[in-house]
Amino acid sequence: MRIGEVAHKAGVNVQTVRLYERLGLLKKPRRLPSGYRDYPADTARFIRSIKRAQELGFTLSEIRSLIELRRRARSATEMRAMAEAKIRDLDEKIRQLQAMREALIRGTEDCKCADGHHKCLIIEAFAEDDG
Amino acid sequence: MRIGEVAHKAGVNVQTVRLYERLGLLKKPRRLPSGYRDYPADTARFIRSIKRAQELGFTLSEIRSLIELRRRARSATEMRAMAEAKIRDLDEKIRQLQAMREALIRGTEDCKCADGHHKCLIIEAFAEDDG
DNA sequence: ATTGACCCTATACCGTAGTACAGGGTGCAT
DNA sequence: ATGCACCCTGTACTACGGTATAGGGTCAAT
Repeated sequence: MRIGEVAHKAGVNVQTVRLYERLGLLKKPRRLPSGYRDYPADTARFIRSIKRAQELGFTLSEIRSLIELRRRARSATEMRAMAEAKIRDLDEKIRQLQAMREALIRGTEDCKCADGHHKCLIIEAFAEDDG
Repeated sequence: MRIGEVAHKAGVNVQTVRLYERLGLLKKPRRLPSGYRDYPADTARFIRSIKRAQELGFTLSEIRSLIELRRRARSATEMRAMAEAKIRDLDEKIRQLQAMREALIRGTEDCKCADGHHKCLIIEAFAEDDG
């Protein structure tokens, strides 16, 4: 399968496929006599897995680590550890966003005042107490 | 207060302060006869507020909007409306992060198997069923 | 008067994740 | 044999949020 078909099936740009190869996410495929890349059938699906992992908040470099773990057939434990670290990252981000949301809500509540009254300042609501 | 002191107190680089000025996050400060920037005392605190908002997932451009909202708010009503839009943004961000978290947890649950057993691979868990 | 810390502008560079384009080669149909 | 879609490499460009460097000026202490 040539790169155009792979890219189309994976829903990405041809350059993106070459980029992933350069970044070590995709193995270098064999080449046709013309020099064209010739991919196995499952490459498009593999790229979609990469995109999905990316949507889950993994960077390409983290995804490369996951792929290497799998390729070198290390342990499921290690992969689980990475996923669990990501979950902790997400928990912290969610926690902070919720804190921000509370701060904004407090900010708008302070804003329940007449027009032209500018004491209810949103940015200041973000400031830490020890400011 | 000169830029070095502001940067130090805010915990950022001097170039970062100048960058924020260029991006419209900080007002252009008045200048000393030497041409040096001369900041009011609260600038360091203001920059820390920016960093805090940034940690909470706002881009510099969103933060600029929040600051403008505060600075140019003609009415408290207008400020409230913009803040409420930001709260909706936050709700959506939180929702997406929670969805990621759920997906990751499903991925690790599939991994509850012995080491060396390679069917429970995070990357594969991300693949869509229609792969 | 010179050192050294600080400041100025302008420009280039870093990583991340692509996207675009130049300048060429391949392959197939008409 | 000509056109066209596709492929190749290499380079440059985008946005983001900085960081570094070049080449100068300022200022206080020695």
